[in-house]
Amino acid sequence: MSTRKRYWMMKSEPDAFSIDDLERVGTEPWNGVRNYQARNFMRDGMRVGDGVMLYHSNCKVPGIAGLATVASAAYPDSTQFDPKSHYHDPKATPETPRWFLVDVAFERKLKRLIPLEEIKQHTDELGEGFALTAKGSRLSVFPVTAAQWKLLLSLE
DNA sequence: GCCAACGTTGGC
DNA sequence: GCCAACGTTGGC
Repeated sequence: MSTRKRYWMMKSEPDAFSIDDLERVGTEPWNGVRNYQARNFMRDGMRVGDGVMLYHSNCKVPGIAGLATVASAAYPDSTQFDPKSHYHDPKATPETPRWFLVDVAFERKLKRLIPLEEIKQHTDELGEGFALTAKGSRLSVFPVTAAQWKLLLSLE
């Protein structure tokens, strides 16, 4: 398997957890993801050192806010076992965990937020399958190709 | 705050 | 295994 670094997009609502929060804490277990496709990308696709773009969703100006790196291999999300947690999953047990996460480490804020509105102007280059701009897509963790990464960063 | 699009659940 | 009902996401 290739050892080349992979790239990812991860969404977060800035009211809940923003790039500034990530800068403050340095490294964060990316808990609370409860979508199988997103889980699979974290569990099966991510490796330490991979590049991450942090996207601010469900806010006044949605867009890409900063860069981070994958800082751990995937491991079970402990909030699934906690009955008091909003993310509790009664069907998950430590013996058979259902949800996995990775640690995400702050790298830098972008010089400016790249608004979704601008990203949409490059749909042709990004491709119709790009999850950020694909109609109806709500996926919160998904891969970004090297070419997409380069293009998006050129908008900074 | 609205609502379209989507994923999950559970009765049958 | 179908599918209606429900809950969530997230742009606008």
